[in-house]
Amino acid sequence: MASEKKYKYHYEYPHPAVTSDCVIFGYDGKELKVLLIKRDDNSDAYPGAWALPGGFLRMDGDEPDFNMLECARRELEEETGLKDVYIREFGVYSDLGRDPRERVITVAHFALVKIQDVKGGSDAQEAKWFPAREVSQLAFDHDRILRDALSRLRETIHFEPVGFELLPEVFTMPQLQELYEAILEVKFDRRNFAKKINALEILSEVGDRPANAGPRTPFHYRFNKEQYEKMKMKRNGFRLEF
Amino acid sequence: MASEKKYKYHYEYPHPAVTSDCVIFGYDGKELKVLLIKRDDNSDAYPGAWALPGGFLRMDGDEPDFNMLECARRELEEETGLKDVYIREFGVYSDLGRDPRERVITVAHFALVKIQDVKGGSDAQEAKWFPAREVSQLAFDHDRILRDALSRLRETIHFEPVGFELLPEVFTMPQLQELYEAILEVKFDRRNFAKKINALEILSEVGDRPANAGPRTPFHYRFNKEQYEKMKMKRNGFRLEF
DNA sequence: ACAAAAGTGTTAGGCCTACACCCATGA
DNA sequence: TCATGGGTGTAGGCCTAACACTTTTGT
Repeated sequence: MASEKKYKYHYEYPHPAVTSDCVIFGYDGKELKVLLIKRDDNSDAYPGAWALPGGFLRMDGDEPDFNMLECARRELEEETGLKDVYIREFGVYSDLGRDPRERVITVAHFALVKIQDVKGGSDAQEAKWFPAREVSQLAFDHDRILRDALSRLRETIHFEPVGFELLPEVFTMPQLQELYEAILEVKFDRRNFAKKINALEILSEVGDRPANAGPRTPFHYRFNKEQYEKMKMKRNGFRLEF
Repeated sequence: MASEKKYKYHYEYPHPAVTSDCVIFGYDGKELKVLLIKRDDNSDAYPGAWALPGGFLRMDGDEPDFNMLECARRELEEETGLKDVYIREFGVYSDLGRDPRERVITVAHFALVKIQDVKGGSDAQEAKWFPAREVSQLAFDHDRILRDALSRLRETIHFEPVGFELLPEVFTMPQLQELYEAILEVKFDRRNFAKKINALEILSEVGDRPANAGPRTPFHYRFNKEQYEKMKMKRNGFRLEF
């Protein structure tokens, strides 16, 4: 049969397909968002459903993916146009039958992006931001992957200064607090929160204080990475208790 | 060619081989140990080198692995004869070229076993316990996987009562302390350590107190799982600060 | 009886929480 | 000038770290 010719990769033992999927989080100032893509209406699996962006490990061609993280980064850039963003592997999803077509092992990553910077991907697929905690009915086992990502993000925030990845370069203390409250689903005392953050000594005050809207304009801050590294060294580690 | 017949699995796109590897930790009362296996002297890759036990995802046959964790459990049982032990995925290793023969994606797990319970595997391979922090020159990128596992174990101990997995059913407070010191590479004050552990209320005292060796015989304890679950619920979560 | 190992209690300081007041700005 | 939102300071309680004494047992 001529159609057999397309199966040109041969192995002695069965091999699964391997993908990197990305849970891309953003924050619009109100709630945590996740970027999803709509699957093709003619797909053999979950046609028309919303799904986490992801793609197969590229093994041949001019630029094979060096590892699963690079694969995820490539996917992320295709969807958002962004490079050099925070991204991290957090789990492997490999249950038999999770993809009806063939056995697929998925390495899940979560990424934190400044939502304002996202222009729109090079990919033709329809992509859209959804409230991260409200989506359901995603394709495959992506509901579970998303839940796990949210849970991992909540943990990570205690050990890495990841909040700033979701905010604009310059932000205010109330903004930061609202973000933390959105991620952790709790409310903080305004004064204690500021005290705790300031005690970390990882923010720089930004001089300009635009006088425009609101009763009183809050200070502007910027995350100071050098200072963070210095403090991390000094206290050997980073920890933020809530 | 007749030899082509052995490559009987065909795919439209290239697929990597996928394995689960296990970092199996044990504790002999003195130091943290890791179980390694010696590779075949005739292997095409790293012949005769010591390596982490691991195996390919089983996809065909009567009992395919349901997922990577089951694959790791199967491997673990083959090496140690043990079922129902603590095991957890902690990372994916996928760098191009990490296996010289073909592209291999490895899902790494770490397991905690009571070293006294390990009889010896059903596998014919030579297996041996090594001091976990001293081994090097392992096959593939297993040096790095082991380092990462040690680091993950250190983190995990703050959020899960994993120490007991490495000790005999019945143990003493000094034993527990020495284990924690071995894992975290620090020294604790005896009194504060006992106080902190007791405050968790997850141990049961065991009546028998054998009078044999040593100046004074310490109390015997047992990890009380029901009590742990109760306390975890009550305090929503488990945390052990050091 | 003495040395070694293990159980127990007390105190001081630091960190977190709760809470109140003052200030700046736009309406 | 008033309401709204934001910056700052202080007191109390809890938790943790530092530390000393007593008890048991084998020699």
